[in-house]
Amino acid sequence: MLTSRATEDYLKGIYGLASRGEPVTTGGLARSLGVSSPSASAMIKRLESEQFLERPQDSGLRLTAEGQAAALRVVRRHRLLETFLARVLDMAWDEVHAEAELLEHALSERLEERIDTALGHPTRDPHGDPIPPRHGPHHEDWGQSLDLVPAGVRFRVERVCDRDSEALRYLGALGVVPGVVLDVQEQAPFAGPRWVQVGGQRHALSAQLTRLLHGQVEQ
Amino acid sequence: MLTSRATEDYLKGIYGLASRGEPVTTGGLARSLGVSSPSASAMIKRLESEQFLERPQDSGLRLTAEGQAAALRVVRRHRLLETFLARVLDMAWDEVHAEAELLEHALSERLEERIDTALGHPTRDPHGDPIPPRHGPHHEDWGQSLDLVPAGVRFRVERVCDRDSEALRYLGALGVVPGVVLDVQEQAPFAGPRWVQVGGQRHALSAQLTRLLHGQVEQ
DNA sequence: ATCGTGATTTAGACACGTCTATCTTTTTGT
DNA sequence: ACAAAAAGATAGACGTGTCTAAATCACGAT
Repeated sequence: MLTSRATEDYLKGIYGLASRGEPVTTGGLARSLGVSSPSASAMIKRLESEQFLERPQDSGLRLTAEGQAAALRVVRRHRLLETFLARVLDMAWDEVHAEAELLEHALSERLEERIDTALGHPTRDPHGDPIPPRHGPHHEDWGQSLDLVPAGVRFRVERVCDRDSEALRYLGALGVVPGVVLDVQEQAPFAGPRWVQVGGQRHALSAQLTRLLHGQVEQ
Repeated sequence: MLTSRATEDYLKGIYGLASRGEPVTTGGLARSLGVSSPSASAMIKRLESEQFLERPQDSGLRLTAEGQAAALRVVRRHRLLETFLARVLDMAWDEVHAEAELLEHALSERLEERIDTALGHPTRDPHGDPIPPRHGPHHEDWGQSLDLVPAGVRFRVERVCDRDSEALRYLGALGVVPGVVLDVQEQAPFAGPRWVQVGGQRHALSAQLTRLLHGQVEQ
């Protein structure tokens, strides 16, 4: 039950990989956390011995129920904090991720509840990521990634990956935020940019950007 | 310049002792931080080697200018957070200390500034403790302790020690908060309680409580 | 079947911060 | 002035989390 800062980071990292459908491997985890493979390997062993992680025969790594719950507690704190910082302290959506990353490990349950209440029990953070409830089930519905959507449809942006704050700033300036509906147009030849129309403006989005956008095709 | 959590706690502890006029000793510091003497001894050595602390010949320990600045940064964050939690999240004044203790180590400079601005650059936290400015000099004016004040005077409460949250809750219920003026009355015999009048009510305060109250004699 | 490549683990070291048990030094009381 | 007591420092160990370098494992291709 005593989850250190590092433990929480690893659990969150594992949850993140799994929720995006990526395989959870030692190397992948190490890369996503910015540590060496041996470090990840050692921590994985610790997490296994603490029953947070299991290794079903030959299918990589999986969080146990306890591990999943612990990871969701961290994710909940992270996303609540992002929402709080954006709404109450007027922080830009490209800044809140880094701040929440620091604060999430220092948030008491009491303060978490206060924030949740003050915000009226929000269900999405500023990037559209769903906030896990304190109790009960949680789904990470990613919808479709924009880079897999055909031309000619309308696309409702639901989530924008919060990792790359540069990209967030750019997309925000373009008005591409959760809730917005894009007209998806042609893709320029030779793996060129994807044209979209939003708010009367036409923009060319590189694949690097369209991969960050998730949502639903409308109609 | 890389101040770990423990380093910050020690610096704050040293600053706290010194500001209350208590001698800064290995044992006293260990007691005030809840660690063993050898732990404090080891950390003191580290702080000396990092130029945060010096040992003038035979006069205990003293923060260097750099150590003082680092300690004040932590104290500033702590008191800003207390103020923020009380004002924005309606936390009771007996709860904010413990929360700020956790958060103060995870507050970026950017967020510190946001909070300071959002609060309109407050100068006192909910317990009346002065908030160090980001730049420039800082004074911890403690005024007088109520347990040294004679009967028959009016006493303006300026600061209430935030360590004992039980005591804070009790004093708050009595209306004894910074800014309030007490009529100081007689002390009951044999080191008995001190009688004070506030808001038309007479209350008997034990020495344990009057020691927590600092302020100015009026008129 | 084995060779090479890439992923993973082991080995060994280090930094930080803590502890208990044991000196050593300083202060204090008589 | 000297013994007792208190305070402080050292020694040695442990836990956590990190690293690099080396060994091992797994697996596809020849």
